[in-house]
Amino acid sequence: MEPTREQRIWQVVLAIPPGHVASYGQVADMAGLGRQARFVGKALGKLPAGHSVPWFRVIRNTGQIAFPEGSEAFERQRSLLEEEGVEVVNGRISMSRFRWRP
DNA sequence: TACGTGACGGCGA
DNA sequence: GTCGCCGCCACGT
Repeated sequence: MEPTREQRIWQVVLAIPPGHVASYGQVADMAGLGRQARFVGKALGKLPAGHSVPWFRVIRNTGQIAFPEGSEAFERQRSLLEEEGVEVVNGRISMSRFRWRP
């Protein structure tokens, strides 16, 4: 049974170490999807309940959280990141400091 | 089958 | 470092 694209995406996200973040494009590339960064977002939206995938470590290439600032999802992601020591300022993260480099 | 959409990225200014 | 425009392609309707 070959892993689906979504399964590979989740596998890559699971490999992101705590305290670091990766961009959608980075995950897409590492999952062998090329430039399909958009598909990564969709795949994360399809995560089944009870999963252990650290979806909150995936953000935009610009360092911004992909949700509208102030939304519930935004606050959830921000608090999860800060718990790991990732500094979020104005809904933004310094990519040069926290970007995951395998 | 065809069209619109989207948790996005790269590039130039 | 920022901002705007266009490209990308799988998926739902």
